[in-house]
Amino acid sequence: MTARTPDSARDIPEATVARLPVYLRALISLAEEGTTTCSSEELAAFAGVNSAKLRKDLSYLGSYGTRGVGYDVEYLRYQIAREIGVTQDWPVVIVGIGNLGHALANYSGFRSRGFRVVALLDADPDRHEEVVAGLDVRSFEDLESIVAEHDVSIGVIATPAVAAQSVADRMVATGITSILNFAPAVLSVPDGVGVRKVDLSIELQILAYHEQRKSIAPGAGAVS
Amino acid sequence: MTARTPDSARDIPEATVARLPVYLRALISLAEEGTTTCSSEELAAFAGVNSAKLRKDLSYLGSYGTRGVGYDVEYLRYQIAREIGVTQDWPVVIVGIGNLGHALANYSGFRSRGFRVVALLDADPDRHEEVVAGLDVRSFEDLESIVAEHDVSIGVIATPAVAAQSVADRMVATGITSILNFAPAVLSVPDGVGVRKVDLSIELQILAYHEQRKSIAPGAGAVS
DNA sequence: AGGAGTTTGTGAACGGGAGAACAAAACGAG
DNA sequence: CTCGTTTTGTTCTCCCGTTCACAAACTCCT
Ligand SMILES: NC(=O)c1ccc[n+]([C@@H]2O[C@H](COP(=O)([O-])OP(=O)(O)OC[C@H]3O[C@@H](n4cnc5c(N)ncnc54)[C@H](O)[C@@H]3O)[C@@H](O)[C@H]2O)c1
Ligand SMILES: NC(=O)c1ccc[n+]([C@@H]2O[C@H](COP(=O)([O-])OP(=O)(O)OC[C@H]3O[C@@H](n4cnc5c(N)ncnc54)[C@H](O)[C@@H]3O)[C@@H](O)[C@H]2O)c1
Repeated sequence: MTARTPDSARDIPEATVARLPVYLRALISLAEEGTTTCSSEELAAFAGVNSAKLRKDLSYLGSYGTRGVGYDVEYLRYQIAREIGVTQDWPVVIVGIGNLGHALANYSGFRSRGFRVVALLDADPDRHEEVVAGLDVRSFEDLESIVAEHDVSIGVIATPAVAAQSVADRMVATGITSILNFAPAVLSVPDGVGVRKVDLSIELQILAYHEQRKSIAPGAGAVS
Repeated sequence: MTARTPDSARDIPEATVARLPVYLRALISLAEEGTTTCSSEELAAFAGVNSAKLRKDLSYLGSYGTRGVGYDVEYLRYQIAREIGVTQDWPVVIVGIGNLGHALANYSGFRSRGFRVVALLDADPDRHEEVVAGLDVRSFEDLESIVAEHDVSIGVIATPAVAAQSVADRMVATGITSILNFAPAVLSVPDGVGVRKVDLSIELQILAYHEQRKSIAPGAGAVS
């Protein structure tokens, strides 16, 4: 029987980590509509998951519920936000201010979810005259100084696929340790650097696969 | 020993389905640079996965490789495209032509990956004067007729979260059976309708979680 | 105070996916 | 034709995640 690490530094399964933001969003919705307490059943329905899974997920954080009663919405909301690390804002830089970069820069949802866009960078000098969402579009060469100035550790890549790896390399060199990549390219980064990708076309192709099966073999199941 | 279903209709694991598009992308890259044959090792490196996993994934589709030689790039590319169902274009409608909807409409990558945007819809009448990427922005009321005319089965939701469920309901009512949802909301749809979500803020929050852990407990691992 | 009714937290069973390891198959050299 | 080399396809094992089911804990009512 190994002694458990005192308080934090518990090992939360990756699958659970991916769902915590969903629970957080559900709790914020509940709080906004005035709910002060909720059961695991209610919260699970709001988050679109099984209630047993929800309870197990929350149990990794600690015992924040009350048996026979449920969870205090505001309290649990804070605990999850703290666990994720979004009680303060994370500074973020976006590289590649094209179609997608503009949309991201203009997206107001970041701010309320724990992120603050501190700079927009693009390699194309023609872009540098633009102001998007109140921020100057700056030269990619300014990356180092911006990262240093704002202590940025999260970067977003919205450049064409061919440029993605070199942008990632440059980000890593400046000290960025988490990258969100929208370009359809596999990034190679050193250990210790986190990468997540969002690939729109892949999502559509997965839907297409199931769609095709529906027409071939009627009675095929739904998509998760 | 149960007789296997003759040819297609094999049961491909969901995890494999999600990787097939990545392999397809890698094969297209290889083909573009003139490679005609590749080993599982090479292709796996290109796709960013383990070669054993790649081979197992491909084995669900059939035996398309040659032992001692490898895979024919063009042939495998076609087989995967056929399995996914992107040998012909799928008509797609996008609902909600705001920041994100504009970016999606202007994205040229869809076309080459098996999708064709046939209509852009928005509830706001002010938007209806706009032309985006060569398409008129039309009234959401036109959904039925457009879906019927083009035989659309895939819809993309890029509206605010509050509108997402009602848009989804309307889509389902018109016969759409696959939905890609960008709004931060859990959609409830009937069985047989596929839903996938892309939530930017969730991706960033997952990165933030690991980022926070790095600073608390140095030596924590990387993100998958 | 005690019992009935709720709801959490978790142990245990189960299923699916990841990776190692190897036999089977193809090819080329001699 | 035979042997050695290469690389696939598959089997086996392990691990992670999901789900069930239930004891423990709390509230409320009498
Ligand atoms: N637009 C979408 O809806 C969409 C959807 C899915 C994926 N994507 C992917 O997102 C990425 C961006 O898409 P987009 O439509 O905005 O493309 P885009 O061409 O409109 O914009 C790309 C921007 O990146 C800049 N850029 C190029 N090389 C750079 C470099 N080395 N450093 C810094 N900036 C650089 C360009 O100047 C340009 O402004 C692409 O990889 C695309 O495949 C976009
Ligand atoms: N912009 C981003 O980068 C980004 C990032 C992550 C998530 N999102 C999400 O994507 C969605 C769209 O974001 P956005 O920035 O484009 O918002 P937006 O406000 O710019 O655009 C929303 C559009 O949807 C239209 N709309 C509203 N209700 C509608 C309805 N019932 N039917 C049809 N159209 C309707 C509006 O008229 C508007 O044009 C939001 O849910 C947002 O949270 C956006």
